[in-house]
Order: sequence, then structure tokens, then C-alpha cells
Amino acid sequence: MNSSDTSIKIYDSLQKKEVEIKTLQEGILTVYSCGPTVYNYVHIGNMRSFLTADLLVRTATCLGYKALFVSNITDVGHLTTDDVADSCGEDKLAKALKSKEGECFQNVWELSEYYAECYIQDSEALNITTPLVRPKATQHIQEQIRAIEKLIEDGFAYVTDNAVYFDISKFPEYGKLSGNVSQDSLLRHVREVVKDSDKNHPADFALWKKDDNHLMQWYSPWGWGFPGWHLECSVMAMKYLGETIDVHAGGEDLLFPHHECEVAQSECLTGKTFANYWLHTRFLQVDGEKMSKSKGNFFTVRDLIHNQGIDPRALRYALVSTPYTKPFNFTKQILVDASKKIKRFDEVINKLNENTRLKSESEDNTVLNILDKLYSDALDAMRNNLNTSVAIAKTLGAFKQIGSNIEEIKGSNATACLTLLKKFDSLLGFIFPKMETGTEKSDEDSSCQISDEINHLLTQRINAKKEKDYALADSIRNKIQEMGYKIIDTPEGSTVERF
RNA sequence: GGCGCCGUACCCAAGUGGUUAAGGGGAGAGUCUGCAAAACUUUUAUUCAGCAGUUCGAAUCUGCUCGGCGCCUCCA
Repeated sequence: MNSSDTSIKIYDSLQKKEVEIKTLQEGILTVYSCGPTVYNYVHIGNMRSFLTADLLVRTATCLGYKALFVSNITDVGHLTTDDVADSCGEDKLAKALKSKEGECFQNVWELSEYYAECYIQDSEALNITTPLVRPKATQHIQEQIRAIEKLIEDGFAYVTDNAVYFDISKFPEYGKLSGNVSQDSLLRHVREVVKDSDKNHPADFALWKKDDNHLMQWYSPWGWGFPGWHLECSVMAMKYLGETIDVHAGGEDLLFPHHECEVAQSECLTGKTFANYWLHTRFLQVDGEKMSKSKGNFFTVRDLIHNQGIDPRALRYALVSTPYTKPFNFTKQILVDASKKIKRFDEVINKLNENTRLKSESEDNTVLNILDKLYSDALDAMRNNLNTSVAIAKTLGAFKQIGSNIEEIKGSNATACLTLLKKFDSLLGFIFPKMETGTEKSDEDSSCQISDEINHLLTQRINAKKEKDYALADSIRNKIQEMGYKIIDTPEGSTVERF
């Protein structure tokens, strides 16, 4: 690998090995990332998988690709038992409406609108690249109906009294993505829940459900009803990115049935490969266990950022600290470590900003050259299957480099360092704070809450120190610490900050 | 039952045929400091779950054993 190499390697779930991405069009990378079903706030596990797509897009962009990125919002059709091909069970949105949290909404439309908006806010907080389009399933019903009509016309789908189904026997490759090729594994869990005796094969999946009682329904050639969950992604990916896309990303759980079904219906629609590469993010665990509400180890992005005061950059740092190919064990410790690093970033950046105003004394570019090399190493790591662990190590190396030479880095050198750090930031996205639009309050928070009382104590301590009354100085420090602040003495004076 | 993953220091973790086996946390030492804290410098795995094999060469490939886990079942 050398610095002019712009190839990107990823682990492709279809080929089940690491491969180099050959884009369909030179210099353009199309990425479709499966977004959330908006029936609740997104949690950190959702975000980890969205972050994978984001990192791929960032890496490609840093390498000079034009990355075309689309990420959907599922706001209809995702049933609670979509696993089974029959798509029976309750609509997730309808179920959410009936739940306690759902009481404040007039209807499912309002509910999905609300959670979709929250999802976008949370994505932005975590500095996830804004997609070109965030298509919603409900805004693409006509496209889905047309796709179903074509599938029926071409003999890939059939109609029963209850639904329109995709006929998996017409697509011999069904199962190629998930490895669920045996009849046994296809049938295993379908048997118990067959609701439609007119189905050809129990594993045939629904493209359209006839249901004139559903809370969200549309009129179709097959009467009132709603689309199946899998079709929306096929239709929207093709609409915005073309019949074949380069990379399709999502959580590992989507591999089957969701992505398997997408492949089948898309490839039957167009006769072309749907996605050349499949990128699946492994699950996130919390303290070694699966994250679930019942275990009480369930974290939403909003809760951590807004209620627990976690810097969104620290959360982002933590969530990407282990490559997407490995399960990630989220712990409080990781978040604490990440927060410390972010704080350090800020300190270094502030100091650099101050130093830009000083006159540069030397023409020595050693540090800059080292930083340049570290950046190219980080980019190489990202090209190599999004190895965030190494990329982060290189980033920390850069900060260490600057930190140990900070007094010598002045003027144009300081400016050049900041420019380089911005390159690291465009790759990894957690170094510089996002420009806040007034919702974030952490800055004022810390300054506001340093009350007059504390400032008074601080002054008293400084005076005590001047008079070499260290016993008094220490007792004042203890007092301040009891109030939840720690003292930082610098050559320029003393300040406090929250623990 | 089927498919798949993982086991690297006290902890997290990168590394997938030849490297001094990254990086972070923790712990120890030093610089600075009245003392702390922070920061900086530095030390911390002759060894990669075990055994056998392939190879000039293995953490990395193959086989077996032991241990942990995921998916196929709500999920990103």
C-alpha cells in the first residue's frame, strides 16, 4: 500500500472474504445504508451500524471519490414478526402507538414523524455524514406498487386472498447471501406461523399485505393494504442510486431475511446484480451481554448525550473504536476513556489556536512531516477494511506529537497543524466539535455553573498560596473538590473544572 | 439441527505467513509543582487458550481439544 493508492478493501458478506471495492463508475462510490424503523429513539447499537456506512463514505471522500450516500427511514411495513416470510404480527409503528410512550401521539403518522426527526437529530449529533437523500418508505408507495406489478407480470410473484408474495422458487439463488440455502433452514421457523394456506412455499415473502384495517394503508391493484418491509429498500436504492449499487450496508441481523429478500426481488426486477458488496456491522453488546430493555443495559443516543452529559464526539469515538467486523463490547469505561481523549483534543486545539497568533520562530517542519505520515497511515488503515482501531491509534499519535512540541509550534506551523488535524477529523469525525446551533449547552454549562462561591474560594486559595499558607490552600481545594470540581494549576494561574 | 465468529499483557484491543507483537486504560519510575491534578518522558507480552501438523519461518495456514459468543427467533 502506498499513499497514492486509492483502493478500499472491505469484508464482503456475500463473498465472505475481504475484497477490494471495484466501483461501477470510476471515482464514484454508491452506498446504500439501511436506516432505522422509526418506532422509537435510536439506540447506540443502531448508531454503530450507521457509523460504519458513514466511515466508508468518509474514507472514500478523503481518497477523492465522489461518494453517493443514501440512507432510508422505514416508517411502514416492518412487522413484529417479519422474520417469518408471512409477515404476520403487528406493525411496529402501530404497536408503538399503543405503548405508554405512544400515548402522546394522535396517530401513527405523527409518531413516525417524531421519531424520524429524532433519528436525524441524533445522527447529526454523532456527526454522521448527511445522506444525499433520506427516503421514507411511505413516500415511495407508488414505486413499490409498480415494482410488485412488474414482478407479477414477469412471473416472480403471485397474488392470494391475503397478499402478494414473492415466489422464491423462481430465484434459485435465494439464500446466497445468508447461507440459508437448505430447505430445512428455510422451513424451520416458518411452519408454526403459516397463516396463508395459498402460499406456494412457506418461505415466500410478502410484497404487499392486503389489510383494510391497517393504520397506514394505501389503495393498490390488490385493494387496500400496505407494502412488505423488504421491498422499500430495493425500490429506493434503485431509484436514487441505480439498478446496481456498489455497497449495501446494514446491521448483521438484516442479513436474513431482509437483505436476502432485497437481493431476490431486486435481481428479478432488473436481471442485474443488486449490490456488488455487502457490508454488515456486527452487533454491539453492553458489558458482555446483549443490549436489551429487559436487562436494563439499553442506551439510546439521546439519553447519553442529553441526560448523561456525554460529549457526542466521545460517544462517536467509543462506538467506532472497534472495527465493524468484530462484535463491540460497550462499557462505561470505554466512554470514560473516550471522554478524556476528546477533552485532550480540545486542549491541544485551543493551545494551537492561541499559538497561531504567535510569531513562528523556526522553519522546522519535522512535526508537520510526522503528522503528515500519521495521517496517511490512518487513511491507509481505513482503506484496509475500515480499521478504526489503527486509525485512532495514529490520531492519538498525532496529538501526542503536537502535545510534546506544543511550545515550539507557533504561527504558520500552528495553522498547518490545525489544517492537518482537520484532515484527521474529516476522516474520523470526532476531533473538532460540531458547530452548535444553540441546543448544546455544555460550554455555558461549565462556565455558568462555576458559581461565584467557587470563584471566591479559588481566589482565596490563590492568595493563600501566595502567602505560602499551604494548609489553608489545601483545605480550600478539598472544599472545592467536595463541590464536584477539580483544580488545575498552570503556570498562568488556577482554574476549576467539573469532574 | 443448520450457518458463522472469537480466545493476544491486569483490562479493552490492532495485527491473518518473516514487524522491536500497534494503540488505549491501569500500574510503576522520572520531569514540572509547596503538595496534588493535568501534561510530557519512560517501564510494563521472547509471546499470542492447549496439543499436533504444514513451512526455512506460524499469533497468523490445517486438524483436533478446551473455553466464550452470535445468527437462523424482536433487533442495527
